[in-house]
Amino acid sequence: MIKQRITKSLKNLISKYLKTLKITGDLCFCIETPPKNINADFSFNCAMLIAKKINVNPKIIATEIIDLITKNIPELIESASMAGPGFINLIVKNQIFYEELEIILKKKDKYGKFSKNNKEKIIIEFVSANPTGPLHIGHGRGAAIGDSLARILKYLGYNVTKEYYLNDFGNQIFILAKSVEIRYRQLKGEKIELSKNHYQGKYIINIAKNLINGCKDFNKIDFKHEAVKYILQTIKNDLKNFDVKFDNWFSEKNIATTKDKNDKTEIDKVCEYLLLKDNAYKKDGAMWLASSKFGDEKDRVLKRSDGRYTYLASDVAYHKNKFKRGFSRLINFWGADHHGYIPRIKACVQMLGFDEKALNIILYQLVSFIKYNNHISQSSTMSTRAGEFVTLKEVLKEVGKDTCRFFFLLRAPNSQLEFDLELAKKKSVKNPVFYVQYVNARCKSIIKESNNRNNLVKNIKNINFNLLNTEEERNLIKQLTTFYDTLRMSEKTMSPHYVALYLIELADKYHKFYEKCRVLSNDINLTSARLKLVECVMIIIKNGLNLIGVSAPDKM
RNA sequence: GCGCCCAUAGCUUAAAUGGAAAGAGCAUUUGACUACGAAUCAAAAGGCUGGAGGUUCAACUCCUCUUGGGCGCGCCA
Repeated sequence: MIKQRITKSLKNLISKYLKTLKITGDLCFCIETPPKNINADFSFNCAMLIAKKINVNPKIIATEIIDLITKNIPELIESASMAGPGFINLIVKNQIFYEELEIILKKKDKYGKFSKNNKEKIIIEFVSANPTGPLHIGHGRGAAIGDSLARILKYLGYNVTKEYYLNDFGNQIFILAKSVEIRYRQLKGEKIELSKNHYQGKYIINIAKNLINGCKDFNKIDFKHEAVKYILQTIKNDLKNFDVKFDNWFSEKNIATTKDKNDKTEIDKVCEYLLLKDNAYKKDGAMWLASSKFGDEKDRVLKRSDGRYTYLASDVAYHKNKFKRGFSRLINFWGADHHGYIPRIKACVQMLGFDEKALNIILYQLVSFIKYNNHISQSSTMSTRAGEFVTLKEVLKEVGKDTCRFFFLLRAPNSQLEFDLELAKKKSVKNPVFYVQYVNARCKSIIKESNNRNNLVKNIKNINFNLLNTEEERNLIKQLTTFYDTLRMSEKTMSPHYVALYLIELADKYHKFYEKCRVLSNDINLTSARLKLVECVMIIIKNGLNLIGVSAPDKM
């Protein structure tokens, strides 16, 4: 947390400086990491901002600030210099980095964990795939991103609940049940065909076979119940193999059918509330949500003229239920095909009396896959109804959980991605995830070897980190100390891909260190300092991998 | 037709409230294992950030237009 420390000192310094210039008001500046080709630890642009305010040459301001820095905080800053149009570049004292290593060693797997008790209750809803078919790789992407963000926010001290909203009610379940029933009757020898609207996937036949093997009397079979039960089980298995665990499974059927003592469901009640507040009205025999009042392009039906509620009605009740359970921040991961749905659900949140900002909807772009027909590749989108998709299960079987999760996390949610299964299989040989995991394996090897050598270093009491003064060591240490900043970055942007990218960079710094700086040598003091550094690397690598749900094996 | 998202090296892509010379990996070429694991390292090559304007001291980033892709526009979910 070096960045925080330096920012604090600089803000003090600058605010005093602003007073001497008689500038009032807050100057919003923050320190940044300079581009890689610049030789500096941090840089900041406040000289340019001040210069603009009082209309003087930024270079004059920069010179004065540099003077202040060198005079006032020499214990933090080794040197400060001006560059380009008025940037101030800082090189931090090595001692500050060494102190951070001590903290890593002390806090171990709690390094970077936010220590203060943060009471904000967050609910993250993700995957929520309809129980009408197996999970495909698109769901896998949502699962990897959502689960990883949940882990990161938890680490940063939030009270996080992971939830799967199960659409086990409504029209699609009816169609699913019908599809299974037709397959069942086909297997029994009846001449009957599926229509286009029915689910075409082979798994439907499996469900039907299962029912026949169960030897139930046809008239006693509840096809809805059996189909959902079977599919839900496969979904749960897939998620388990993907290391995704939900705290709660929230059933739509439950919210739609459970009645209170006045014979009303939560949906009934929320619709009544909306009517009362004039945010819903009746027209053409249906009930409408006045979502256009809050920015939606038109009003939407809540209750059809035949008396059945729409999916939207369930969703309003569901979101109200989330607030009712005490969550102050709602994070929803949705596939990008749902983007049109955002205005109406944001409208609902406001109608229910909450700040629209309390609901964060993160869209991830859909995954398409490359289809190989007679060696001609062709991009195709997934459709559960048509039975065209690549399942998460088969990808997991081919490339494994670690590679699969890492693959999804290398990209920002908003980037479109084409999944080439053939390539994924090949990539398993040379893959960034192994590059990162290899760091841990190498570290472990060194520790093991040092134990074999009578470990003289164990007798050294005072570790002298000053001996770690090569370029490779400094780069490695610096990278270790930005772990916390990376987590904050992920929090701010709600995107865990920064952690994956950070780990690759850390691995890069480590492998370079490994080549240049031999850890075990005759110099006992140097050896012990480097062994401690290796220990720090293992702590951070394991921490980081754990936050994105990837394992850190000792041997590969 | 209207709306949302995307376009960066041959491929997959990164880039912090606008900041310095746009970073990686794969593939290609060339070097390095008798010392802690070569799943590694060192080096070469590869870019008018789809195109055209504009705002700014400064644009991959913001605005307008345009081209090409993805998605959405139901009393479906």
